[in-house]
Amino acid sequence: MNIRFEAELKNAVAAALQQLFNQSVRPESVVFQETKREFEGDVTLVVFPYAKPAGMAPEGCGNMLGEALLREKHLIARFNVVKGFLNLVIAPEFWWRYYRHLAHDIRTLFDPATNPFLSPPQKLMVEYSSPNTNKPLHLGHIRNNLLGYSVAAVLKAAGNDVVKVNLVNDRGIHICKSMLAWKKFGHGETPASTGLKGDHLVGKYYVIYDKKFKEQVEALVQDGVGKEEAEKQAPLTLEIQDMLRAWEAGDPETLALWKTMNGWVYDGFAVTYKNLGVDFDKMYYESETYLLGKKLVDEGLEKGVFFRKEDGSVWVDLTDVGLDQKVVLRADGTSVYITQDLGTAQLRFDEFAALSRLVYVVGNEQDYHFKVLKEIFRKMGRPWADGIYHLSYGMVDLPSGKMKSREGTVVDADDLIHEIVEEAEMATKALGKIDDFDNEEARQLYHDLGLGALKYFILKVDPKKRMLFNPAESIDLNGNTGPFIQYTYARIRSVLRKGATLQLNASEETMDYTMSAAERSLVKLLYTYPQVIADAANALSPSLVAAHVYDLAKAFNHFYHDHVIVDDQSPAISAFRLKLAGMVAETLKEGTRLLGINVPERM
RNA sequence: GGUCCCGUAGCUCAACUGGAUAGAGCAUCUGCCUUCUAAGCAGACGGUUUCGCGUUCGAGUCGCGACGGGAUCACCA
Repeated sequence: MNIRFEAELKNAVAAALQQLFNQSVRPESVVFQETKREFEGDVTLVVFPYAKPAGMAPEGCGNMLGEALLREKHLIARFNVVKGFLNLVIAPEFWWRYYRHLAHDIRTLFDPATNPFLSPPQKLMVEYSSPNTNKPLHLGHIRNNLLGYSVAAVLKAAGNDVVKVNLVNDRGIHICKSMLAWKKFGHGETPASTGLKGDHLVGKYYVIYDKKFKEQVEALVQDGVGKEEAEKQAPLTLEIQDMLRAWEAGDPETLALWKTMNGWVYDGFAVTYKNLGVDFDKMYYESETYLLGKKLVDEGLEKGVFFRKEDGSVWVDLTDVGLDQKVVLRADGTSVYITQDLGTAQLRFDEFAALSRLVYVVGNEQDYHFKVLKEIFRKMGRPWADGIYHLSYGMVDLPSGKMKSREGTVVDADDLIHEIVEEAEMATKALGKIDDFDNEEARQLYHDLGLGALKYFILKVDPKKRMLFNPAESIDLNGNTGPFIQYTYARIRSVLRKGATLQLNASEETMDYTMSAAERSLVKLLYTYPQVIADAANALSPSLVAAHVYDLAKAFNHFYHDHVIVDDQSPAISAFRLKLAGMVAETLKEGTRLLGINVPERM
């Protein structure tokens, strides 16, 4: 007998439709929805689509279907019809059977092999983070990193083989700006000499470059030079171009400086990544990949996908698919951004055989770019072109609007992490529940809680949507938040510790007992978990996991409020409730793990 | 201007391929800690889903239009 009812119930509906109304529908096409809270039932069948061809009123149709399904005695206990909605009450024995199944080993709930909703496993790559090495990470990067990490975790939980990669933008004119400014105005400063985090030190010189450059332009404009011309003539413009040329020519002194300063940045990033809890299986550096792609340009020319203009530049014409003409190689033969991306995509599909999907976690400001990238590969006849997927997430706005570095409204990643952890510390100390923790334990807890709050806050929002972050109000620790879920976990662990003193054993679980509504709803939420994982993997949306984990925590607290779990007067019921609570805890832990959130034993 | 995305309670967000009386949290107000963690629970208040027309048995969801917001249209990355 199947441990899940979906397939059986769908078959039963299809059979009943055939028998009652001579309608043939495929069982897979039958869909149930969760019954609304105000009606009795577990699942609901919308009968409108079947009533019409049957030439019946929806109510009558619903009643006839209900009667027919009632014959599945072991599955359906009773039903009711409201308008065109057939609400089915799943038999209590079913929930008991499912509970026992999970109680035997809760890990099966998280095992892709036993999840019937998943599509076949694939080899996937997720690219995320992809920072520039000229300034520290900010709030926008935080959303990117948290999303990329979580999406990869969800895809893995859905049974896929996932490679996490990071493509570091470590070269180019913008990198040279920090280098040049440091060289000219840095007086040999280092992270060690200043106590500054490496990425912040380099970012400081990026800002200095910009400032000095503007001063030079302004001076020229005062002398009557036009603005555009002034920008071209500015001494820094000439110097920076020299530096880029020197870098590309392999000038030892320039390369040495580049390595040193990038090293500082990587040390800084490593700290931020560690704090965020994100990691990568493979790093790509643009300094190593920026020359790739030129071969593809040649190939495209041969195939007639690209064409060369008189000045020597190479273009692709995408007007037939509603896009424009785009440059893929400059007149001087050097690469543009998309040339590199063509190269790295090809490289990855070459390196990882059987890679069926390459997911780019990149902001929606690059929607157009990725349309072009994908379309070029289509035109070049790459069979994997459709596997290129741009996970386009919305920008993070501040109450004042978009973050603007020039206006100093950028929310720095390290600052934000520091503040939220500090806030978690204050809230925890105010409650005074962990006074016996040593320093290290306490520090770890504050970190987990602060990051739990931050991660949940960001990941609960649908990736596609832009979101608003208000630094002044910061992040709540109550209500629909990470710490709420962490709290629920810690609360369960606490009950389990108490329960352990009772020395119950599982055989005392009873079947005579009728589950309360709250208990049944917990079992049902566990039952739904595999479906949620499948949905989240399909949609590449951790927010679905976040929502479910929240529902589960909420339902547990409701249950907790009006049930006594550990009661030495009724060992059988205690055993059942402890087991159930334990399963909820494990599911909270697993779900939050997919969001990159740690749950504490105590808080 | 062309193309694309978005508009849901005062605020931040939900609502699976169109389904029932659009749900949570925050904020405001009420109750509940000498019993397993009150970062909790229960309740109240709060909506013409920006507006209009259309398709449908049924529209926050689909189509058209208006209004409002954003992104993008570089031999930048």
